[in-house]
Order: sequence, then structure tokens, then C-alpha cells
Amino acid sequence: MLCAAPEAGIIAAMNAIQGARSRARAEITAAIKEEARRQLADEGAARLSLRAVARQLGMASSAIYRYFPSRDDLLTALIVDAYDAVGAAAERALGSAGEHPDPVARWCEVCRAVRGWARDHPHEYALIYGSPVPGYAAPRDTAAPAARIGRALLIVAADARSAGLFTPPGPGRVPAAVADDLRQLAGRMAGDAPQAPPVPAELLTAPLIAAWAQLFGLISFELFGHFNRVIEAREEFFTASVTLLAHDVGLRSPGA
Amino acid sequence: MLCAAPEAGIIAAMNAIQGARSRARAEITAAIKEEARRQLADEGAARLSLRAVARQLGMASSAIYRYFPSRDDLLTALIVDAYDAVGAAAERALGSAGEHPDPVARWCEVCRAVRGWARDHPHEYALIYGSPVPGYAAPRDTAAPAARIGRALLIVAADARSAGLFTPPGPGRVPAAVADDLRQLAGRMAGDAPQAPPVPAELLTAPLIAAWAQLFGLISFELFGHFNRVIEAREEFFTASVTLLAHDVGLRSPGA
DNA sequence: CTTTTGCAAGAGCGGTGCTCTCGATGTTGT
DNA sequence: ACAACATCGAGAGCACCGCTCTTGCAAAAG
Repeated sequence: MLCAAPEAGIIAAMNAIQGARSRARAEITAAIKEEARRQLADEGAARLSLRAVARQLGMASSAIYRYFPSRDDLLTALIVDAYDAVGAAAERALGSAGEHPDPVARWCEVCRAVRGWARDHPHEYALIYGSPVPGYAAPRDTAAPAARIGRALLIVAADARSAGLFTPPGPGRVPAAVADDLRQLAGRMAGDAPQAPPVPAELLTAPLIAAWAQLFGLISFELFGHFNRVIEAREEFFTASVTLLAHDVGLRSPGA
Repeated sequence: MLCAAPEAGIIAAMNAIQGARSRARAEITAAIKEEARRQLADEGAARLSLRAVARQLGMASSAIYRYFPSRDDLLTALIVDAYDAVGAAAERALGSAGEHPDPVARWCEVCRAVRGWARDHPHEYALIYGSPVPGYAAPRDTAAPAARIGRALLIVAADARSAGLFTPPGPGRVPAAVADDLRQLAGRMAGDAPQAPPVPAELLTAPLIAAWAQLFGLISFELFGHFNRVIEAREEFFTASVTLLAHDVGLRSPGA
């Protein structure tokens, strides 16, 4: 493995050397994030304490600042990870239901995957979809990961259109300013991920964006307790609501 | 005043005396809440500090605890006030659009009132509809104020039905467990506010509850920054989305 | 007038985020 | 191989936090 390809070996060795110190850095950074994520899951973002993380890791609290310049930066890292995790969950559902012929069912599966992740990681969900952190830290890093589940929903619609099961929402009048926003957004999405299949602009509709936001209204109400003593059959209610959302977006089941 | 009407005079005097000290209490309590609300609006709930409130009011920090046993209790009081404020805004919109013959427009006005209040008081909105506070303080006190805007939405539907402009959402299958929840909820709402006109149970539908939650999905996404670089024509988009929601609920415009 | 009660103030405890300095420990250039 | 360098951990310390306890004072109650 060392001499098979000389140049590759040298590069690997250099990586290993530089890796020797920066791997230690990466390992400690990962350990800090891991412990922070545990505390986040246990107590929530408000109770996450740098000193407690350091204590648990057996290091001085001041040493943490070699890896994260502030508490808000640690939280920002956790935010990015959370966006990636929920995005991955949505994409997994999208893939595993890929062959499903019913776009409505596929839409529901993606939504259910997001809800399932949220229920499994309530504090991480609250971190990204609840009140923004006071520091309001992450402007750019989170943009791409945050778009993943929106993109997953869009792919459901795109595949439905390929199968002739998408009827663009017609009668609702879309204001011109909103139409402009949607055009710009389509261009931005194409520019951000050039390798991904370009999303047809006519699928990026106002009802789809609204459904995207409304999905999180449903999840947040459930997780944040607003359905207490209102709706107890949470799963059934969510599936029914999200099915209605699919129809609003323009998806049709094959039989209909 | 003492001998005019003996019993009444004594009672009035006792009220005045008790009022003398308990009015001071009420005034200081109100001042604390007012200053706390100012800090909440400035910096958000996370940065609200009892010591800073006391400092601003020129009193020792320990004196605050005579009025609020803990920081979470102060926050709970602010939460109740915020629910009342947004509920009042919704009811005001309901009343001022009372004579409007179009239920869809009325629905939109209520929704726009909620959104307007949220934009004017973003931190208070985040306090009640964002991530729950770690202390998870208020279980019962908030239930009634929180129901006010849901009730306002319901009244729009009820008046629409009276005008023959409500078509109950039909085709979507409602699971039996959800139907049970709705029945129980209708009973509970009738019991909680016996003086209010009883809400017809057939108006308390799953789509209406869903629309209620989804409304806050739209508002939260806007306020919490998820529409940044996505939708800039916020007002137009909101109105369009909320109009679609009205149709989902079963409201019809008179002309249609 | 005395006693009881309610309130404000101060000191203090343990905790927090964060900064600074100071040695120890590599890593790098000559 | 040695010196110069950058990196890192640890400790002390600052200002702030929520909260408790005690003390003294003033007003109400008897």
C-alpha cells in the first residue's frame, strides 16, 4: 500500500503527518461536538454549557476555546450538523420510496421521515426550527444544508410530473413579486448545486414553498406542545394533514 | 365616609387599606413585567436577566423574588401576556372585519393580524411559538389564552356556515382516532367557555386544526429567517398562502 | 404601645462565558 | 542537532447570572 503508487504514497504520508496533529485536532473537535450534542439532547440548547462539556471531557474550560472561539460557534456547528441529519433522513426516505408509483405516498414518506427525526431529536429540531439563537450566528453555512429537505420535496414533485401525476396548481393567483422570487430562487438553486439535476422552474410554485413551511408548522406544534389536549392521535393527524398538503401542491395518486 | 353606611364604609375602608399595600404590590409587579417586556423585546428571552431588570428599576436584585419566585415564573407571566396580546389582535381583526361578507377575506384578515402582531413583537412571538423554555413552566395558565386565536378562526368558519359559504371538507378521509379527538375537543371548548356561543362540532375539522398549525409554520419561517433568500415578497406570499388555507378549510367567497 | 408582618437591601454561594498569562510540548527551519 | 517557532493545556481571574439567607426597617394588627 505504501509503494504501490509512489506519488500517492507520498501524498498519503504527508497527509498522515499533517494528519498526526490535525487529526488530534479533528478528534478533539469531534469529541467536543459529541459531548455537546449529548448535553443538547439531554437538556436543550439553553442549558448547554461549555464548562460542563469541558468537565465531562476532563479538560480545562479554557481549552475549549482552542477549538470553538465561542459558545455560539459551537452551537452553530451543531446547527449545521442538525440540518445535515434531518436532510439526510429526508433523502433516505426519498430514496427508499423511490420506486413507489404514488407521488402522494412518497411525499408523505418524506414528511414522515422529517417528523420522525424531529421526534427522535426534539432539542436539535428546536435548535434549527425553533426560536433562533440570540447570537443569530449562522448566515451562510446553514443555507445549503437547510435546503436539502426542500429539495427532497421538490424531487417528489419532479418525479410526479415525469409520471404525469402532477397538475400545477392553477386558480390561485400568484402575485408578480412572488413569481419573481420563485424565478430567482430557481436560478440560485441551479447555481448552488450544478451537478444535481436542474429543477424545472415550473415546479417551484408558491404552494410548494407554503407546504414546505406548513410542514414545519405541523411538526413544531406537535413537538412544542401546542397539540396537548387538542390532538392526541398525532401520527394519524399528521399523515392526514400532509396528504392534504400533497394535493395542494399538485400531486395526484395514480388511481385518481 | 365612616358613618354614612357603616357596613359598606368598613368594607370600603378595608378595601382601601388592603388596596393601599396590595396596590403598591400590583404596581411594582406591573413595573417589573413592563421592564422585563422591554428587555425581552430588545434582546430576547435568553438574554432576559432578573438582575438587569432590578438594576433598571433601582432595586436590589433579591427584591424581585418578593414578586416572582423565579425567573421562569416571570417568563411564564410574559408568556400569558403574549398569548393574550396576540389573541386580542386576532379578535380585533375578527370584529373589525365582522360585517365583511366574504369569509375568505375575513379569514385572511385574522391571519394577517396574527402575522402583524408577530412582526411587531418578534421576541414575544418566539417566546410562545418558538422553542419552549427549558423550565417548561406553564401548563394550565396558558391553555385558555392560547386558544383564543384558534377560537377566532373557528368563528370565521361558523359565520361562513351561517351565510351558506362553508362547504365541509369532504373527500379527505379522517382517521377515527382523530375524529374522537375532535369530538372531545369540541366538548372541552364548550365546557371551558360556557358563555361563548357553542361552536358547532361539525366545524371543528381536521383541516381547520391543520390550517391553524400551518399558519404558524408560515409566520415562524418568515420570522425565524427560513425565507431569507427564498421569498422576499413576504406580505404577498403570506396572503396568497393563507387564502389557499381558507379554501382547504372549506370557506368560499360569495361570488364563487 | 407592643407585636407581628411584609418588604428592601446586602452578603454570599455556585455557576456561567470569556480573557489572559504562563509553562510545556511538539513542529519547523537552518 | 539546535534554535526559533507555533500550538496547546491549565490556572487564575473578571463580570455576570439565578437564587438563598440574614438583617434591619417600616407599616399594619392587636
